[in-house]
Amino acid sequence: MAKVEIQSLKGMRDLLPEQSYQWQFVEEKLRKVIESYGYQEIRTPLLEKTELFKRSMGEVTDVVEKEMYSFTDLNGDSISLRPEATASCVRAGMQHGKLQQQIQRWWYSGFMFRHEKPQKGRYRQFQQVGVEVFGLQGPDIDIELMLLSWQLWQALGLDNVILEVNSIGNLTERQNYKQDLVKYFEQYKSQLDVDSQRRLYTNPLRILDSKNPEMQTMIAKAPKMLDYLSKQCQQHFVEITTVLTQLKVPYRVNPYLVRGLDYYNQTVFEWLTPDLGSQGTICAGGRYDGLVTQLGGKAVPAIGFALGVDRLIDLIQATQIKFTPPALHAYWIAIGEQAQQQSWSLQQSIRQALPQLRLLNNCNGGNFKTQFKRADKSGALYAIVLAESELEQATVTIKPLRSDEQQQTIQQTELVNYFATIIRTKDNQ
RNA sequence: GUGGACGUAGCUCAAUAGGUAGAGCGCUGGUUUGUGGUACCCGUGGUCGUGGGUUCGAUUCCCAUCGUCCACCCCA
Repeated sequence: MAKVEIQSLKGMRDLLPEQSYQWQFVEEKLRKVIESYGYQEIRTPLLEKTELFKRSMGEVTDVVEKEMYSFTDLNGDSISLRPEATASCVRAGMQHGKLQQQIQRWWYSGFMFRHEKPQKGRYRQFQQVGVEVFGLQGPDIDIELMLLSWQLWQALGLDNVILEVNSIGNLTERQNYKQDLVKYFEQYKSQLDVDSQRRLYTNPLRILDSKNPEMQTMIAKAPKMLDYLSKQCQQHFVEITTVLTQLKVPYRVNPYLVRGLDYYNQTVFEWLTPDLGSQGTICAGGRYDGLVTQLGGKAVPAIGFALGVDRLIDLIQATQIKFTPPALHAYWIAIGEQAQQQSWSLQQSIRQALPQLRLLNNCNGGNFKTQFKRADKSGALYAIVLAESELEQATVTIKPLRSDEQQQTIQQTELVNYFATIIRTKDNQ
C-alpha cells in the first residue's frame, strides 16, 4: 500500500476507474427497469435535521441511537447525514404538497451514511436505490413492487435470489402479538442467549430471526405473527401470495421476518442471496402506512423498498458476470509538429460528426514506436496515423490493432464515413 | 459495540528460529530510429502500516495506534 498521510475514512471507499464502469452498468439497468414501471426520480439532500430521522425511524433503533453521522451546524441545529432515504421522501412529499390525495410513484438513488463497523457488504457510505409509493392502500401495489424488484434481478442476470414475505399486521395486532411473544420467551428466560435476553424488552420480534442454532427449537414453537392478523390483514396477505404463486416468483413465507425500523406495518419483504455471506439481504421493503402521520401529516398509505447497490455489485462479481467497458474506437497518432497542428482540426470535425466516437488523442509527443505502444495499451481498436507522407497527400493511415487486417490509407475526407461504419458494426456486437 | 485473522515494491505474494529483504506481474529503456501486441535483454522500484518498548541490533518479539478482512450485533 502506498504511504500517504491522509487516507480515506474508515468504511468509505474510492471507486477507481476500473470499478466505476460496473456501477454505471448496474445503475443504468436499475433505472431502466424502474422507469419502465412509470416511476419518477426524486433527489433529496444528503443532510436533514436529526429530528427527522429520530421521529421516523424510532429513537431506540441502533441506526438512530449510535450509527448516525450527526453534528451541530453553525446555527446550532443538530443535523445528520441521511442513514436512509424514506424519511426524506416523506418529508419532501409533505413539504411540497405532493401527498395530498395523490398517488406518487418515486424512486431515488444515492449515498447513505451509517457509522457501523465495516465488513463484507457493509460500509459507512453506501449506495441505495429505492422506490417509494404514496397513496395506494391495496395489495396490488405491494405486488407491483415485488414484481418490479424481481425484474431488477432478472435484468442483472441474477437468479440465485429468493423473496421472503411476511405480514406484521397493524399496530394493535402487533402489540397483542408482542405481549404474547414476550410472555412466551419469559418462560424460558434463563435459556435465552445474551442477545435475546437484551432484545426481550427492547425489540422482542428480533429474537425470532436470531442466528443462534441453540435458539431455533425455542423459536419454532413461539407464537406466530400470522395467527394474530385481523381478517383484513390476512386477506391482504393472501392476495399477495396468490399472485406470487401464480407468477412463479421464487418466494417463501417467513413468519419470522421482521423489520429493523419502527415505521413498518403489514407487508414486509426481503430479497436474499446465499452468495454474500452474512449480509445476504440485497433488498428490503414494506408498507409504512403510519409514517406520514408520525411526521405530522394526514394519513397516507405508503410502501417502498431499498436495495443496496454495493451488495448487488459484490453479488454480481461473486457470480462472475463480466463487466467489460466498451473499448476505445481509436487512438490518434500524430508525428511531428505540423501533423499535431493539423490533428486538432481533423479531430474536432470527426468528433462533431460522430458524437459516439471514443477517440483518444496522443499527448506528450513521441516517435512512432512510443505512440503505437500507447495506442496498444489504450485498448483502442484502431490507430489513426497522421505523419509526413499523410500530410503531403491529405490522407490518414488507419491500422487495426485488434485484428490481422491490413492497415490502409484513406483520404482525410473519408475519415468520418470510415468510422461511422466501424461504430455501427463494433457497437452492435 | 463484541470476537478472530491480517498489514512486506504500484499489484499478487515469498523470506529472515532477531543481523535493514526477494519473485512474478506492472512500469522504463533496448534488440527493432514509419508501426504496437509475442520473445529475449537491461533497468526502475520498499525507512517491511505508524508510534513506543525489550535488545548491542527489530521487518521479525511485546504494547499501543491506524487500517483491511471475516463473524457476531445491526442492517440495504
